[in-house]
Amino acid sequence: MKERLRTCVNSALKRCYAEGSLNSGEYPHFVVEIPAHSEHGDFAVNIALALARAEKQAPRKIAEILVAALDGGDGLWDRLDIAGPGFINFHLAQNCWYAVLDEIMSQGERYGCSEVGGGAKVQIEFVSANPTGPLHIGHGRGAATGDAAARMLAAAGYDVQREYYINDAGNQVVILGRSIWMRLRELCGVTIEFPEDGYHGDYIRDIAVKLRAAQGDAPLRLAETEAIEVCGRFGMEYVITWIERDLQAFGVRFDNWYSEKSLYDRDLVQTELNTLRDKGLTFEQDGALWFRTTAYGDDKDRVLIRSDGIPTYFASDVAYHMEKFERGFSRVIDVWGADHHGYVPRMKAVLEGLGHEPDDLRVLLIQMVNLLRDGQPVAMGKRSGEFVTLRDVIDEVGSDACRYFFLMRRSDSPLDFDLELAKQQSNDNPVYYVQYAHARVCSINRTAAELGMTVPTAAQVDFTALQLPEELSLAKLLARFPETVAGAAENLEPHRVVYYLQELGTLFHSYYNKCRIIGDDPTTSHARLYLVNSVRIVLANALGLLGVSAPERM
RNA sequence: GCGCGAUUAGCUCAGCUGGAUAGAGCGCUGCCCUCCGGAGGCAGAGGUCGCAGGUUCGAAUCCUGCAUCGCGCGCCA
Repeated sequence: MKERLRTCVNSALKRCYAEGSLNSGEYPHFVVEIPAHSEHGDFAVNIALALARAEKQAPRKIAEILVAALDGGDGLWDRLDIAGPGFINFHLAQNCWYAVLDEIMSQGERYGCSEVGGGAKVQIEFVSANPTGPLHIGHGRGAATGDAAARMLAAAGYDVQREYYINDAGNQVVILGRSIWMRLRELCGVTIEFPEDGYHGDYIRDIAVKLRAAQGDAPLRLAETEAIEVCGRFGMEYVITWIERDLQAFGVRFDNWYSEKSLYDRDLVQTELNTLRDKGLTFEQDGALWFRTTAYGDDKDRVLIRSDGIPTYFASDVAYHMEKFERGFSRVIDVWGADHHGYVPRMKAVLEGLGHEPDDLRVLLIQMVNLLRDGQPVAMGKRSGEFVTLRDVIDEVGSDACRYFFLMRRSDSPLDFDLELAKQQSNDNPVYYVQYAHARVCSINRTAAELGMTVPTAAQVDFTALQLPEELSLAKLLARFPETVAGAAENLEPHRVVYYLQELGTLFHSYYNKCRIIGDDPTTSHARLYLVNSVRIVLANALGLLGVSAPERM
């Protein structure tokens, strides 16, 4: 709709230049926007203001000339106004809004999708929690956000791959292995002193029990290093399976699980380091190999290979990110905890150093989640490693509420998550409110069916029966859905869809409360049934983008 | 100390990338059930958009400085 108006305005401007009524020849950037107040029409265009300087005329005067040059737009609008400092306001014909309803019904679950992505290959890497323990609530927010962003990118016409990066190469595998080994020995009656830097969670004991069930005390007869390796490998596989299962319960799946270790197995880390060296971007100092990231705006240089010869995590990250681009992705997205924000400049430096645009990598930072119960913070002993796990929260409030709450705020803003509110089955709980709107339409459909009515086709509907302001407002809001999705995808801001849902839910409940859908007049009933089912489709599609279900009954 | 991010209604937060009279939810006050699901709806009160400058037709939005808060600054991963 906006684009159609933009085209009309541009061709009107072209006509003015041809006729000589305007003569700067400029085609300035201008916006087509939905005004805050309905008296200002359905769309407002600020081109006259943008042109004022070049034309050296008052904006309102320019607007008059442009309006004179705008033809009927094929009946797209009823009326044009010039208002305020020189806005051109478009009052669209009602048929435009009725056409939207038809479009929604015929596109069904595809409504909201667009082609703005143009099929570009995008990769989004998220969660990527260390496979040394369960997912906690912070990972959950990253999972919900990454997954919703992926769904929105796909809907906006991108070719999306979801990837989980497994940190299975570093020292942590050894620590995990040693922790399990210790617990295993303990189980077998050996008196142990548990290492301070080990993983203290109870799940380590569980893993030791599982390992013992699978392999008996065989690992204990091995030399220490070998035993730790065996325990580490077993533990990591166990934890990854565990993580995968929790994510599945959360409705999150990955296309690819990418092993850090595989980078070393294929010698990719060394290859990339050689490339950096050949480009003269590295230097040696104090026996270590450094990347001169300061050349690209980082505040200090970074170590790639430590003086003891062991590559840093940064080194494999360099290789990993370069390999992403070699796999053909034109855009790469990382979802990180906000406490890692200091790593952004060095990764951008890597890209720039190796010939990519820094903007080819986008980092989505996820802020902290504060768990609350009745408004009081839930104690999380950070020291003891006693995080509240994602699984605990899913079990308590359900996957739907959990995901919805994680997505309610923009991701770079800290989030208060009230467990009691998330469980509540009332209008105070935003997810119930929106799901209820969907269930309510389904309920209306059931009532209609009992009366022998089915949802009509567009041809059977007399749209002119929809004259109430609420009905037109609903149609206009439904029309905004595709651009809302595209905007949310482009900016990686799933919360926009949440706000959209809230608005749509409110408008629908209000409409429902004000007038009967199924009444005495069949013409009106059919038209309203058609309208509320358009609403139902958009509610379902929007909830789907969040990974939240749209129940028919509650 | 340096860097990044924040600061909008009593509370929690949006604000479509510079537009017209700044919005929502919760809370508060007052209303609405012969009705397709009241798990709902309507109305009202509530703001110097942290402070001070600047940029321009126009600023919550962009720039500079200051204040307050959060996070990050390892040859850890």
